[in-house]
Amino acid sequence: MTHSSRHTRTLRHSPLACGMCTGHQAGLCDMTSPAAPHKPRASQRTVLEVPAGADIVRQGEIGRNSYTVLDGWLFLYCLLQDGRRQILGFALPGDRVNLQIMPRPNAFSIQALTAATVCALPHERLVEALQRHPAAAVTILDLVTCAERIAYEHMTSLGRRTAWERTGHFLIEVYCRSRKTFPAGDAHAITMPFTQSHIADALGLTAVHVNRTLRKMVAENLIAYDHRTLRILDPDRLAEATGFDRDVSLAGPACRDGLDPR
Amino acid sequence: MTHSSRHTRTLRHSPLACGMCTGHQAGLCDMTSPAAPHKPRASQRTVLEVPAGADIVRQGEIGRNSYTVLDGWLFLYCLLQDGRRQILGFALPGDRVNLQIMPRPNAFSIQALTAATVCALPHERLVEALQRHPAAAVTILDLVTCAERIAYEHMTSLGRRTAWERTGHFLIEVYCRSRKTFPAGDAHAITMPFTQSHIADALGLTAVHVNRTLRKMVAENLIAYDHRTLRILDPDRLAEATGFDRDVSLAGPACRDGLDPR
DNA sequence: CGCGATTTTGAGCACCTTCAATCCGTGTGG
DNA sequence: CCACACGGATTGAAGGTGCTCAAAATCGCG
Repeated sequence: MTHSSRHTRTLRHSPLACGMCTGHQAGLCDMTSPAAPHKPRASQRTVLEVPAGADIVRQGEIGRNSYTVLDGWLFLYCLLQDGRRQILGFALPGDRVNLQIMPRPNAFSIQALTAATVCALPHERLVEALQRHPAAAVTILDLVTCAERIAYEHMTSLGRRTAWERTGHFLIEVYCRSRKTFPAGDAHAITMPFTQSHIADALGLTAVHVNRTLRKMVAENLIAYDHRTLRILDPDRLAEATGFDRDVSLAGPACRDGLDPR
Repeated sequence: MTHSSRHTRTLRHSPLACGMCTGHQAGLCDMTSPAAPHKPRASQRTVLEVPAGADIVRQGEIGRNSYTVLDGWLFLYCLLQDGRRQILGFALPGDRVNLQIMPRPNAFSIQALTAATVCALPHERLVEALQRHPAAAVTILDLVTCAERIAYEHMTSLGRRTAWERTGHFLIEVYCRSRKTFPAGDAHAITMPFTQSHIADALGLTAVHVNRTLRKMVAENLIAYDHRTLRILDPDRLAEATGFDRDVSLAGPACRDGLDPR
């Protein structure tokens, strides 16, 4: 099921200093602008093209890179001995995953949900950047801190929300983040890259029950969901009923494109 | 139930440079040594003495400080509109919480589980330290990154482990972290600061069911649990059965005391 | 001793799971 | 073009894990 082929290539571009956006750290960035895939402008990049279903990072192995998503969707997941899977989060173009400093055994795997293009940054390079450009530290720390906040929000869903609430909460989050990164397309619909099994593993449910819940929400005229096309019919009511807090779940880092993907 | 009185005092000590342990960033620290409460040695500190049950940080308010625990236990939690509570994690002496850069509305509250002493560090000071001492950035990023790993592990528990597994997993984690920070005392027992309601809110269960599960584990001769005194009788079997991974759940930052609490 | 908080135990119920069958859309080979 | 296979979605029926409600026992503490 998980074919792990990987295509790697290394590109050279014009030599360029680290493009930290030193003027933006204090939250001055326009957060409404979509974090579209960056134009490559680094001195040397390792770009990976990953087919859907392939693992980029594997649980248990020693991680040595962080990755910037240039195109496609990724998801982070944790596997138990007996195959139970928990999806921990997902990443879209512009997002960074596995921002680590020390090489450690990975606590989770990262898989391409769709065909994806990512850009690898070895930990040493990150450390170097941190040492040389103090402003970068602020940007990166904010990045990780936001990831932590979202993880906490997901914990709250898993521990204390009903299946219905969890599902609605998840849909709004996916919907908003997707529309933010892909502003083109149908004004009020997105195509979900997730199967219902993915949703189930993200929400701590079974695929069967996710399906029933989805159907229920359709029957309640809260959403339209057909062939993985999602439309949120009553965003306000849904957000209210699921306890969705835009300030927590959508608070991207203040300056997402402040760090050159390199 | 939550009395929120707070005692604050500001202390002056000998003026001192920031005591980052610049020699230790690369994981050279002896992680087996307990992270005992630090001796105060900073130029100016805001120390708070917090009674048990008081909130140090309140969800929704704008956070402006991070805190180092000097004494006692804290826990982070998130409250839903209708009062449902999810406990997101806990902190012991030596731990740092709310390591943020930007002032944002807090996504969670922090409460003193026992009477506690903490040391506040305003975000601006943290930013300053980052700018002035690049080595600190590495230390701090590692700190946050480890917190994220633990959050992910908890997500996996909440989403994909049974009540029995979750409970065992939690007990081992508390047990190990407690013994690491308080090496004195009975060789093989700890006193839990948590009520069974706390445990329930951490594990996404009800207190009633936590009780039944605890009793079951006692009946199975895996643990002894009486009057909040916990003894783990068969650590290997328990760790195996609950999927506890010491490398993930106990991987403290490489250099926890690398940062002066200030 | 008496009160409130916590723990413990029982009985019944519900949300979600498991197992299973069917349907549908897409791609593949004859 | 059709047959077939395959992954995913959908629906039904039955069962179990964990919840709710409730009461009693125990602990901590003034």
